[in-house]
Amino acid sequence: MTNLNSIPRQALHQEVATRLRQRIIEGELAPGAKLNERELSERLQVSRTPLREAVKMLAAEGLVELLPNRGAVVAQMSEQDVIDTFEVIAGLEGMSGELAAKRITEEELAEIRALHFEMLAAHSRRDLPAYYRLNSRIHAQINAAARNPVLTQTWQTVNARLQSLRFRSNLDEGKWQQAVREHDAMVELLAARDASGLRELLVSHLLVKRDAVLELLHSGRLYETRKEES
Amino acid sequence: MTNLNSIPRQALHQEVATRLRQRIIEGELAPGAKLNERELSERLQVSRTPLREAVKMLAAEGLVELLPNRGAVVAQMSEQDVIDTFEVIAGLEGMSGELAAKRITEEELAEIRALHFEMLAAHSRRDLPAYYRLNSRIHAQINAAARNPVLTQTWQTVNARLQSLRFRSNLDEGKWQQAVREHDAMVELLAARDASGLRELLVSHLLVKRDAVLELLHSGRLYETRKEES
DNA sequence: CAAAAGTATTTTGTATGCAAAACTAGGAAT
DNA sequence: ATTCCTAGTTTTGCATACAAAATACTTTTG
Repeated sequence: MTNLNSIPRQALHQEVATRLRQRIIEGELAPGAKLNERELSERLQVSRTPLREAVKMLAAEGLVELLPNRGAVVAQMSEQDVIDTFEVIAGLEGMSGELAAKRITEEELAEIRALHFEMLAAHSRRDLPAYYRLNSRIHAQINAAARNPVLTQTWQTVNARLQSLRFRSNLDEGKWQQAVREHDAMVELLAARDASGLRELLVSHLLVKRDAVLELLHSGRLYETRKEES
Repeated sequence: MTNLNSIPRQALHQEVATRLRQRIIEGELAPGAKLNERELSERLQVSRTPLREAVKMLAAEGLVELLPNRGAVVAQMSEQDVIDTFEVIAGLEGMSGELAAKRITEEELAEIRALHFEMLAAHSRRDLPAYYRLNSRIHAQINAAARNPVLTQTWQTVNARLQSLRFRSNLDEGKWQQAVREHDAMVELLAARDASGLRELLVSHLLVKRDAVLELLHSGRLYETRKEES
């Protein structure tokens, strides 16, 4: 008889990895922050062993950097890193769009349309957090419609590295309106099953987003962006 | 003065990860094979701790699968997984080609041309191992010419999952000649800096490769490809 | 006082120990 | 014989212990 009482919680190292990932993505653990093992293991109430295993996983995902004999720090992206990462994301989203246009069902399209309208509502209210949330969900749905779990996993991994930047980024009214117009076009291209059109739109859409983030990095000085030399 | 970090060997978990990755990629550790901690730690002369850390990294890379309370096994790909993975690789190589066509220098082009001729020599001699080696190097060089380390890293990670299949795959003369012709065209498109042309060629080139591997999977029955149910 | 040197403390990296879960195998009951 | 149970063994997962490296601190010396 299998136990029904306790929810078979997943392994501790997975749990810890999930929580750390969350905190990095949300920016609570800022880029460059040192991951002190003793401190974190006390905070999370686990021993150092599963904690270290989790950190190694995050390192493989590119979210933290391992410094030999000096522990781990939250990965810090140089401006060039941001440019490169957006370039890859743009390509991956382009792929998603191209495949989604070929494979999307009417139900999925209807759901994306619905999310799109909700997003328009958020824009109308100038509710940036809601807008971002819906925006993320739309992109995730397009990705899902591509029906390629490997693509989804790859996209999520690369995306995670940028999330903390995106969460903080701001939009001037002009950029915001452009983004909304591009989203309009996305829905139309999806409905028309225009694979290459959607691919191109998504690529340029992401490059616009990249420029917005870069602008923020330049002016806002969110945090240090220099990587230490090898 | 920074140390030339040559002799001070890298951390054990990195070392172990490298060696296990190697053995998985080369097929020495076959898909589905169980990674017994005691056995491996004895074989590699390390304790279980760094071994487990290495395994967690490989899991994050998608090379091994973690089974809760039952250890880790070398990742096994279903036929659908192979299809999906090749689809992603095709997109990533397409990206590489597109960017490489825009950014490649004459020196890099000359090197690729040289490798291409060496590959023609290997084809002429029907030396399949040498052909594959050179083929890999050409694709890696194109990727490098794209000048995007994030793209390179992503590509390598996804590629690693397929390497063991590719190493074993065979080519009938027709497919081989087609591949060689496509490689000819690649060099020409690179020389002409035809970004979108090269992208499209690389995508279709990879899809041909995919079909070759799938054929092998069907007929050859290399090893079991079914994933166990959850 | 500043720089250097030496010492103490912290932190990381690896090994080992221990408990719980998963296998194995040998019967007992049907 | 097949299924079920149970005791013994193995294996995994986590915690802890110990050694080496790095950092912080103090003292010494110019």
